Amino acid sequence: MIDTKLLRQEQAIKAKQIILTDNFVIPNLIAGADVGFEEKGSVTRAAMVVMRWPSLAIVEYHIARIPTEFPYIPGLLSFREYPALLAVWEKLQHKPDLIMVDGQGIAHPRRFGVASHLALLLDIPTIGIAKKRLCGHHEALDETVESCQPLNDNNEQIGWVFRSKKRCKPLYISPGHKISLDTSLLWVKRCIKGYRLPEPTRWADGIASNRAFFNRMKQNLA
DNA sequence: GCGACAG
DNA sequence: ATCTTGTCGC
Repeated sequence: MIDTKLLRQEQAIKAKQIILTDNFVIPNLIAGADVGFEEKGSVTRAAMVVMRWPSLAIVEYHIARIPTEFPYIPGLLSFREYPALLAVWEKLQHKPDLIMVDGQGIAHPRRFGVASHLALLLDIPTIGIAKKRLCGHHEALDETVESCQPLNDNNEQIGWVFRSKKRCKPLYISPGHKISLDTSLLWVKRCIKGYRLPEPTRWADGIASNRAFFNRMKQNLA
């Protein structure tokens, strides 16, 4: 069986290596990463899209499918998703300077969400962009677009709750590694183009889910 | 003991 | 995450 106790200790130890200062100024390439499951969860599918900044034109995208070997356990999500993420990463011909990951960065009980774990494995700056809260608390947000509140946990800020679009649930943004809280929010804002999700994550999600709209767009770019 | 709980 | 059509609201 899985030794959750040991894995949590591992997270706490690796979290000490996380750097929350900026390691870059302006990225040339920004990637979006998303993970999903198929065949009733037996197959893990990861997608990555690399976009050029500031045009946000798609440079390349890939999908990797591997057998799932770890269950979903709140707080231990990265152990379930990182193998597939490393698999897609290998397919990239252009390595990005920054990756926006679907999930939490340091907004995690032990400050080690999937975005942080991936960043440490790849040694690339990442930002965690989650659609739901895992931990932490915050003041209520107004309905206004751009409305933002710090996400705190145990007297420390671990991220931001940001309303990227009107009448939409807010995003939970937190640095993964090698980027600060402020810069994380800044780049997410810069990549919001009228939709709830920032372009990198939005495209990674769309390409992975194989939706009609995205398939048409891919053809237009081919 | 009772909730909360990324994807 | 995933299973799934139409439908209510701006």
